[in-house]
Amino acid sequence: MPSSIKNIFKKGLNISISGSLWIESGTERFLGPGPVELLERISKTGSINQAAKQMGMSYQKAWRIVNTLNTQTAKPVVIVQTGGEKGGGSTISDEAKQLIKYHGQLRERFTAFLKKETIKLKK
Amino acid sequence: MPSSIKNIFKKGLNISISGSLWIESGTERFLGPGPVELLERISKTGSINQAAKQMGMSYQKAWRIVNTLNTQTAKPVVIVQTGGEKGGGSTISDEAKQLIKYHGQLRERFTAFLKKETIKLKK
DNA sequence: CGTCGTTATCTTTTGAATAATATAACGACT
DNA sequence: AGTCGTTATATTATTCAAAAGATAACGACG
Repeated sequence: MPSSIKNIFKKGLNISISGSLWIESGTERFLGPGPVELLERISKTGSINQAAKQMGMSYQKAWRIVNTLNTQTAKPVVIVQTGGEKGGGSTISDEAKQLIKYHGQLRERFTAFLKKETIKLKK
Repeated sequence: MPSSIKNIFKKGLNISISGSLWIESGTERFLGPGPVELLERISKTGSINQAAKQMGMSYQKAWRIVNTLNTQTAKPVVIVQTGGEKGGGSTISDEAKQLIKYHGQLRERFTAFLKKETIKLKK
């Protein structure tokens, strides 16, 4: 049996390569999986508040995410209305939808990378 | 100008894809960059204590890392001697050196992936 | 058997991120 | 003007992880 990384570890352990991925500008990191899901739910519910509730997240945290996103983008990706009919609400821009799509594809490539490395490790 | 992800963001921001990577078994994650550097320094100094100091890390934390590694591997990767000449000391096994090498190569492939994605994003 | 610097643990403290609480502002509509 | 549910923001608690501190055990060697 040729020396392999795999059998340095205890037998029976399910070793895998794992990681996380995000988009950042300078030190500010944003647009990981959480924010993307938030965008999707805002789009569906029309409300930051309800989107947050669905995710078991506080409104404050959701708002911070939205705010970070909006300050990093040329035009706000979440367009909000405070007050008004039904008290207000939020929708997401076309650019936001583009970002969601892009993020999904990026993530697919990343998980493929991880999978490949995990398989390679187990050889 | 065709619609591109890049110019959804504010002009002038240096957007990049970033991430982190580690090896894990079940829920236990280990062997990220920190532990690897620790192994290298233990190898050079012959002491967990000194290695930790060089990295500005507490001995306790270093020991926990070493302990986690040693309990995940078939044979201890850090072989320790408590007491004795000079009070004791630690060396690393050949397997540890293999792990260091493997991790370096893995990390190279990962940074290449990130770089590629960042470039693709900027097109 | 005393010395040495290290390994091995336990306990306490600190600090920072997260969550909870509270309150105000908003504006269409009746 | 009053109602509605939302957005906006500040303040206070809580939790949890990391750090710090303290103490004991270890064993070759003079």
